[in-house]
Amino acid sequence: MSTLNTETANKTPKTARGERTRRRLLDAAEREFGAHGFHATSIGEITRRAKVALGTFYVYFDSKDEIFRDLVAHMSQVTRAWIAERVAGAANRLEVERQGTKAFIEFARAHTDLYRIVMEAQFVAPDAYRDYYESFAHGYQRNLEEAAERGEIRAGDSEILAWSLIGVTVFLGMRFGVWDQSRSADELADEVHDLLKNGLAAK
Amino acid sequence: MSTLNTETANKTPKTARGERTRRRLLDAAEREFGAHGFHATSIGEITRRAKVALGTFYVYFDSKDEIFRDLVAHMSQVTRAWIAERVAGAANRLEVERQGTKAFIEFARAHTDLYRIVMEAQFVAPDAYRDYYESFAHGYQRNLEEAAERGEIRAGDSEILAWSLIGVTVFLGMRFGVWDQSRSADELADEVHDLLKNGLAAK
Amino acid sequence: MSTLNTETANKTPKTARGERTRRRLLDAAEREFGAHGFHATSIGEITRRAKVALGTFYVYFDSKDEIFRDLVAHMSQVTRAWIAERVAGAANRLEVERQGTKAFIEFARAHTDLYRIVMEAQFVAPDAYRDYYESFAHGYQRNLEEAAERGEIRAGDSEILAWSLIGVTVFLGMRFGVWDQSRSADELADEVHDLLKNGLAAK
Amino acid sequence: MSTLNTETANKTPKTARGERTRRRLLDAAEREFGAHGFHATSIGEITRRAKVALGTFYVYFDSKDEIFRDLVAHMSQVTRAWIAERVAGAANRLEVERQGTKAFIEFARAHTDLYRIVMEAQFVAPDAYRDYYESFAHGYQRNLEEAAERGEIRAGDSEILAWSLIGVTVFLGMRFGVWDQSRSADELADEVHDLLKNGLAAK
DNA sequence: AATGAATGAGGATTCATTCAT
DNA sequence: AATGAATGAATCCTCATTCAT
Repeated sequence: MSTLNTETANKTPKTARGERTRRRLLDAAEREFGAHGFHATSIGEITRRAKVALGTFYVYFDSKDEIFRDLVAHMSQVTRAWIAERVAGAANRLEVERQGTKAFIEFARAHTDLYRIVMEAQFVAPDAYRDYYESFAHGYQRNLEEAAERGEIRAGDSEILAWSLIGVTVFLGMRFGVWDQSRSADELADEVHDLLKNGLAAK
Repeated sequence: MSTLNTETANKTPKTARGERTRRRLLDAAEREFGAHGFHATSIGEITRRAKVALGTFYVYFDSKDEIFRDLVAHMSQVTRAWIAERVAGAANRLEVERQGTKAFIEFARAHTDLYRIVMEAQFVAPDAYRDYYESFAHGYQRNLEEAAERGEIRAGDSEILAWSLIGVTVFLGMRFGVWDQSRSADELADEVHDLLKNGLAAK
Repeated sequence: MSTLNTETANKTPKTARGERTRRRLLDAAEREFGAHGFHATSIGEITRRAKVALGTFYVYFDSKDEIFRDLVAHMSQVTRAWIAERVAGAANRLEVERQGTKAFIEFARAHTDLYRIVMEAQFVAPDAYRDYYESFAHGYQRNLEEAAERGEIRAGDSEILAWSLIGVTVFLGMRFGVWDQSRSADELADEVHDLLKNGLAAK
Repeated sequence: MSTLNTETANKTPKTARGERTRRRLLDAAEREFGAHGFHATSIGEITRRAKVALGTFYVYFDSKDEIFRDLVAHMSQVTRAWIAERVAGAANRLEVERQGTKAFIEFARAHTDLYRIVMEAQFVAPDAYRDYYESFAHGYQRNLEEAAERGEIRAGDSEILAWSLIGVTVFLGMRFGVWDQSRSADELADEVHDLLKNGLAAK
């Protein structure tokens, strides 16, 4: 009967105070979701940590799902920025890979929370998860193609390669970034670099 | 908190009928968890699909968690068996990798449910998840070391390599096995084989 | 993905004990809804009065709405039965009207709760409300037509007449049955009888 | 509990702008209450439709209940005026009834919202509802008595008659004004007129 | 006069688990 | 072995209302 109003529920803060509150909720949610996971975290825990009343949550977010998605989307930017910054200035593609791997491991270590959230997105917000990795993969793929054109790497199926390399990074990030830190980021990055440089075959 | 089998709570079926019921519950759980995920699946849905009464569930399992763990453990065997079977008779390590990759992709396609369950174990039963991948990784690592000794592949940090290669396989399985099937398993396996054989560097 | 199971949630009691519990809930709901109205009644109040746990409610009903609808439907039968019983044996249509009016007033007095519930159905379950009155009206209409054929009353637009007479009864029931009881049921029935017998025109 | 206007809480607008805002709120409330009912309407929806901020509501009304009551009271005047205007000049009481019925049906059709609000008042503001109908009935009753004295209609229990006739009108308004419009207002008014003129008995 | 941020009590519903039969 | 009734803690979300600006 009245689905016309698209902007019916505008939850965007209109004042600086509101902006601050919203950010506090986002921060609290990141910590709680990161520490206990989506399902074990209640809205009450988030608002308690954010030091606002329960109802305040719903002033800024439609649902528990929504804040989670916001977090995932936000994470996408943060991860990218972190890596881009640390990869800038690499001499060639293989160097980019080395430094990118290192940066990612470091990121996983510095932001265990975010890491967990992205992983869990797979089950909480599958579409957001796919978006996250697909946009990541697209960029990766294009970079590989350009590097091949520049002659820095050999040609190959860039799509498959991109997903393979993402897999490498994510698993190393999980195993040696989040689970334990028995290996240095450099060590890991060097090994990956070797793999890409020489393959695995006996020479 | 206590996973010890106390003598009072022996839930192992004692009759063939009981055995059958237990299996039906396991099957139903696999389908439901696989389709809707752990949290979105209720015991009631499992028993309904298994066509037994609600209370019957607790005749065979202590908790929702337990059946999930059983499933993950079960999966471990199934996956291994599937791959081992398809890898047997490969001429050398690189061939093993090629065929293993292919087998894994095929497995992911044939058992989307199981695949999801393992992924979700990360959040539902983190220890079971670690066990799953670590025992996987250990075997992998040993195989790589042996292959290196046999001179089939170059030497390297086998632990890091093992996790890297698992990452490749898992991500390809997710992307091209579960999400969509735009690529043939052979195509994927060949590309991975190329990567391991030649690396990525321009020759 | 699975909307096939129509009977997915079968809430029908399967034992005598269950049957008894369900009835207790229905009774409690009738009293609470009748006394405080739909919105002012919480499920907790219903279960408290029924002396069962909160969750038990959902063993037998899908929602607060559903039990309300069940009540309305149930009421339809009860009202009919009450009136039919008291109208049986009336000599002709005008007598039926007299005794029906009387019976209805008495019903309203004896079952203030039910009366309220039907009224409120208009807002809580509009479709159930329409069903209630429409099936009532259909029967009424047919009766009028038959009476006309038998020559007991004059011909007229039976649909309009049926709704008019229902209106008379309902309003008298509200005003002199529920609000106060300053008039005897006989008095009211006689006045209605006069109206139908003679109209309102000066002779 | 206290409906007295205390000097501290005077919510009457003091400026033309204020007057306009108040009216906008009233209009919005009428529409929302009419469309979704009292309980399903939130203050936020009212203010959104009125295009004012949430807090503004409480500048003009003490509570959700209050605006509803205001609406009911307002309705009382509107309905009366509507009918009075259309009944003026009727030759005698039976003609008044005919034209009054017609006017009421037309009113119900033209103001479906208002109609619903009055009905719902029964549950939201029972006293306002009683007031509404009782003052209506009083006037009606007096008119009937005067008509009887003038010899336009036969004598009878004017109170019972008044409520009966209100019942007729309200139900016809609901059935043929609000639910559907399968009958013309004239048709309905004529049938009622016949009933009052001749009764229902076979001649 | 008007705004919109903040509150927190309140209520419906879910669901893993227990237990008597 | 199997059943299904019963439990009640847990949690999400709504919304009337208040208040500082």
